[in-house]
Amino acid sequence: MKINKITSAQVAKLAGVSQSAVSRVFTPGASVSLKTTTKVKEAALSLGYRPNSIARAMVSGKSRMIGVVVAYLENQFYPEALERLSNCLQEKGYHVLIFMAGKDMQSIDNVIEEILDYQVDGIIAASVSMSSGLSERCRNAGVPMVLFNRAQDEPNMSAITSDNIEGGKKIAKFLISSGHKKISYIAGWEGASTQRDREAGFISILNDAGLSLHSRKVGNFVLEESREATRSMFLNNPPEAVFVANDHMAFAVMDTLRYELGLKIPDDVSVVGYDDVPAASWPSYLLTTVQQPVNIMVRETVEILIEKIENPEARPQKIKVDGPLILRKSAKIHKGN
Amino acid sequence: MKINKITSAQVAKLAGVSQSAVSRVFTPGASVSLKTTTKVKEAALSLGYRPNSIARAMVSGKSRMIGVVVAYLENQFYPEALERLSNCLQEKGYHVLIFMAGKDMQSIDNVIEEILDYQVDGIIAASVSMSSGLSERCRNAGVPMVLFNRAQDEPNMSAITSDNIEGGKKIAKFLISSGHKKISYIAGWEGASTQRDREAGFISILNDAGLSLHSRKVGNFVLEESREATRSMFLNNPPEAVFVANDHMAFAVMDTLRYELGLKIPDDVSVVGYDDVPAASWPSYLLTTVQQPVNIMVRETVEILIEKIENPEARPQKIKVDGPLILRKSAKIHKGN
DNA sequence: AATACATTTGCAAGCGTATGCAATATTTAT
DNA sequence: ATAAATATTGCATACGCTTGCAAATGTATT
Repeated sequence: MKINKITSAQVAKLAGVSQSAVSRVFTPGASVSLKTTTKVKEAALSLGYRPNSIARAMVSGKSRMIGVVVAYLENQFYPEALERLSNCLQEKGYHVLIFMAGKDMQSIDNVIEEILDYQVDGIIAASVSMSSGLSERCRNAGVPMVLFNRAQDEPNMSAITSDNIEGGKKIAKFLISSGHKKISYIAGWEGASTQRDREAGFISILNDAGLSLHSRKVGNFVLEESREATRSMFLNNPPEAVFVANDHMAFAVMDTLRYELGLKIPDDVSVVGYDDVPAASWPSYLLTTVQQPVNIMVRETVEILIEKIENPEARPQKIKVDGPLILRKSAKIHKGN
Repeated sequence: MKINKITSAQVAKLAGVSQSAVSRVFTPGASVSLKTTTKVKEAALSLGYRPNSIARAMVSGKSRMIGVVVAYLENQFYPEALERLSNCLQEKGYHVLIFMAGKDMQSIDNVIEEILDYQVDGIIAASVSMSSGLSERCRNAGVPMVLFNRAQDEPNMSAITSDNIEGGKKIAKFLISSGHKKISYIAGWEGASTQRDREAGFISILNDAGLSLHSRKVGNFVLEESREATRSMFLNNPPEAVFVANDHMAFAVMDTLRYELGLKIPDDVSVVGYDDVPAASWPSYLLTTVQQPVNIMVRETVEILIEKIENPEARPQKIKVDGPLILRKSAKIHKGN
C-alpha cells in the first residue's frame, strides 16, 4: 500500500513553477497569470493534488470549520436543523464539526474546550445553554458563537429563536377564542429559554382574559416524563385543552390521551404543540402547532455567524423569527357553543 | 478585543523549560519528569493554554477527525445512529466532521474530496453507496473508510449492516406462519443494498413456501412516494399483509391505510417494517418490525475503523449484525380462525 | 568513587501551506 | 523607443506543534 500524499511542492516541480505559484492558483483572488494557472491546474490534475486544509488552516488561522454543539437528536426538530445548517454552511465553504453534549454544564464546558482546540472559526450552540464564563472563554479565544433556538440574557451573545413569547400568546388566543376554559400546560425542561418564553407568553394572554392555568405539569422534553405528566394531569379535574411545550412531547401526550385514557382528540380535549416537526402533519397526529421556520432560522444563524467571523466588530444580534400557528385537527376550532 | 492565542512557547517561557518539554507534557506516553510536568501544568493553567489540534495534526499527520457522510436525517434511524457514532468516537478521542450528501454520485464525489482535504483519519459513510473509483481514491489517500448500514461488493471495503437478508426471511416466515397468503412488498430506493437484501431474503422464503409476491410497489424511502405506492397497491386486489422496506415509510403506509383507505390494522391488513426506530413503539403505530441494533452496529463500525486507522494492514471486514423481530400490534399473529 | 545504564532535556528540523517583499516580466503611456 | 506604471513571480519566513538525536542529568552497580 503506497500512500499518495501530493504536496504543492510536487505540483510546482512538475509544472516548472515555484510552490508559491501553486498556492496562488488555489487561492481565489491571488495574482497569477493565465499561463501559470493552466500549467499548474494541469499538473495538479495529473497528480491528483488538492490543497491540504489543515496546513492551510495552520498558516491562515482560518480553519473554515464551524463547531456545532447539540444536546440530543431525538427531537426531530434538531436533525432537521442540523441537516439544513450543514448544507447552508457547506454552500459557503464551511464545514461542520459536530459535538454531542449532555445537558449538564460540566459536559458542555469540556465540549467547548475540545471545539476550541480544533481552531474552529465559529460555534453554533443548538439546544444548549451557555454559562457566561464559557461565552467569555470563546470571546477571548476570538471565536464567535451564536445560539440556535435558545436565548440568553448575556448581552454580547447572538441568539436566534422563533418568537416564543408571541408563539405562546398565539396559542393562548386561539385556545380561548375557540371556547376553551380549562386550559393546562405541560412544560419542557425548565432550564430552556424556549420553554420559559412559550409559557410566559401563553400565561400572559390567559391572564389578560381573566383566566389562569388550569393545571401544569412538567414533561422535561422527555417522552416518558410527558406521558407521566399527562396521566397525572388527567387523573381528576382534567382540562379541556393542553398546550404542550413542544411537538416531540405532544405526540407522547396525544398517544397517552388516546390509547391509555381513551380520550378523543379534539372532542374530549384539544392539544396544541410547538415546532411543527414533520410528524406533526402526519395523519396520525395532525397536530395544531406553532411553526418554527427552520430554514429562516438557519439562514439567519449562518449569516450572523459568518458576519461575525469576517468582521469581529459586528454587534451581537438577538433575532426572533415569527412563526405562524398551523391549524390542524388536534384542537377544536369552535368549542361547544 | 484582544485575542488570546497562547502557544506552547509562551507556556515554556513561563515555566522555564523548553517548548519541547511543554509538548511532551501534553503528549501521553512521552518522557517527562514529574517536576517539569507540574511546572508546565501550572503555567499552562494560569495562561489557559491548550494544545492546538490543527498544528498537532499538521506535524503528526493524524487529525483525529473522522468524516461522516450522511444522505439525509429525515429517517429517524440516522439521527440516532449519528448521535451514537459521535458519542462513541468522542470517547475514543476522535471527532466528527459531518457532511451531507445528495443521493447522486456526483455530489458524493465532491463531498469525499472535501472530506479528504481535511486530512481526516477515517471516513464513515452512512446511507450512501460508494463508487469503486471513490473507494480507491480513499485507499491511496491512505484514509480508511467503512460503510454503515450499506453493503458493497467491493471486496476491500469494510461494511457494517444488520443481517438484512435474514431479517427479510424472518418477516416472511412470520407473515406466512400467521396465516397470510396475499403478501406484498413496498420497496425502498433500489440503489440501496439494504433494500435489495431485505427484499431478497423476504422473497426467498415466500418462494420456499410456494408463494410469490402478491404485488410490489416502490416507495423509494420517501414518504409521499410511499403513500402513493400504498394507494395504488390497494386500489384493487389488495394484499393481506405488506412488508415495507423500512419503518420510516411504514408509518406513512399505515397512515394512508387507516386514514385514507379506512382500513384497520391489523384486522384488514398487516404491516411490518424494518429498523425499529423510536416511533415504531409509539402507541399510534406499534409497528411490528425487525430491529437494527444501532448500538452494536455503531460500536462495530467504530471499532473496525479505528483498528484500520491504527493498523493499515488490517483486513477489511463485512459484518452483519443479527436483529430480532419485534412483535407488536401492526401485524396479526394468527390469521383467520 | 568511578562506571555503566536509564531517564530527562533541549536543539533543530520539519509538517504543507500562505504571504510580504523584492525582483522580474509585461503592459501602457509618452 | 523609452520611461513609468502594473502585473506576475520566486524567495524566504512563519504558523504551532511533534520527534529524532545528542547532551545532560539522575540512578544503580561494582
